[in-house]
Amino acid sequence: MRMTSQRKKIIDVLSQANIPLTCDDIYLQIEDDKLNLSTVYRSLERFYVDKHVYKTIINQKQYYYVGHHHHFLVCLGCEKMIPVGCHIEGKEKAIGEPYGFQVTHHDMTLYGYCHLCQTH
Amino acid sequence: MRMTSQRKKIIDVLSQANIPLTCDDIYLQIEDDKLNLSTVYRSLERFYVDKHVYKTIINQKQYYYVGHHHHFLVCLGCEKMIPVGCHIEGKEKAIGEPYGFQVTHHDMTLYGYCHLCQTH
DNA sequence: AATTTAGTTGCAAATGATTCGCAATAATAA
DNA sequence: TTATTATTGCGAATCATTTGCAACTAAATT
Repeated sequence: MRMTSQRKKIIDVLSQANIPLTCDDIYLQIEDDKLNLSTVYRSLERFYVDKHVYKTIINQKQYYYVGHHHHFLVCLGCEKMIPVGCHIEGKEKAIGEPYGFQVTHHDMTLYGYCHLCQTH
Repeated sequence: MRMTSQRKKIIDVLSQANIPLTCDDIYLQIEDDKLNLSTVYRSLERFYVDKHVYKTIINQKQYYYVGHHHHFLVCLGCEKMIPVGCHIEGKEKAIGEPYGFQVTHHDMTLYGYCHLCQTH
């Protein structure tokens, strides 16, 4: 994989963030030159396939993040995202086993109301 | 909520199915008259809000199903979906609690390879 | 039963996220 | 330094889903 200037910037922005980001989020944070949104999509998908980043679907959109596999509490009021550990990781294989199904990964998101958005 | 002929057909198709269906799946199964796809979308969302059906996101698409809340093993080879029980339901509240976050629901999907698709 | 009225539908168009084809460009190998 | 091949920019296409609005119809009211 070629480490282009675009890819450096993309992975840099994502590494700096402490919340998961969409391709568009990252695209908007790199305004300095004429980077294309398609490039962001393609690069992140490539990083994902090569296991350099994680991906999760929230509100039907793809979010990427770095570090370790985890999930998010997503507030229905303000859309805030709070990272939480994974409670399924160890059970993945056991869940598939009765069906002869080999689980490779999973995706989960918890929705609800954050501290501030509960009062209404 | 008005029980129209369209809604009767929609809920009927979904109740008959033993796998989750997209709006388009349901739309295609009701060819007999000029039912509109928008109607299927609107009706199922309404059923969902009124808690008559469940919804889950698989491969970035909305699927609906009836019965009780559960999840699916989704084969990356043949796209088969196998229903599996929920292992998070009891823990939802506990996961949000440390953050003062009130979890209302969650969505999860397990991906991998089914019995038949493992050999390659 | 006839009329009202408010929820629902069909249609067509808009949206939003994501993907794709292809020629131009640039990283790495030779 | 040149050649090779992955990557990019651009625009257009795609796919799922949503929306505005006038026409329709189920249910409530008279």
